[in-house]
Amino acid sequence: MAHWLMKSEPEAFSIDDLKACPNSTDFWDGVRNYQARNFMRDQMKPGDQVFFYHSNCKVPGIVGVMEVVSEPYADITALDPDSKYYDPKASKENPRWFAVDLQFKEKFPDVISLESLKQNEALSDLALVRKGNRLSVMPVETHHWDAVMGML
DNA sequence: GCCAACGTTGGC
DNA sequence: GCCAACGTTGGC
Repeated sequence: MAHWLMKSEPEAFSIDDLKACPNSTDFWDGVRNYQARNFMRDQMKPGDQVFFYHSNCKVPGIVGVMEVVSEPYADITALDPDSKYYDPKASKENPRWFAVDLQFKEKFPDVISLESLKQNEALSDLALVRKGNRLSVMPVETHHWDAVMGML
């Protein structure tokens, strides 16, 4: 079982939005970065645990946990001309982009802020806290996961 | 809203 | 295949 971190702007889709979905489950679409896609497509498996990270907001940070509940599958929003995620280079035969279903598991009582994550020595080599990192889907080592959970 | 960092595109 | 131009991310 692997661990991940996935970012979303809470104004677009927050952890509360996920929790409010039917069965607290929704598909995570709109990933349009190859490195992030490769992680999803090639390595994500049902049962994997995922940190939900709120980006581009007042207090950016990790706000809770969700779980992968599907195999990766083609992101159909890439094929929809009306979607903001439309990609003319994607096709049914070659979907190019992938999505996965995620189920809400837990919302932390307080956000674990980016600031506090940066101050934690144990997380100094976590990709998230490294300068200029823009990956929206990234793997999290188990010892990093445990260190974050220890900050609750 | 600014802007640094980074990814992608496309001309050559 | 290089790299300048452009677009996006995301902290601040």
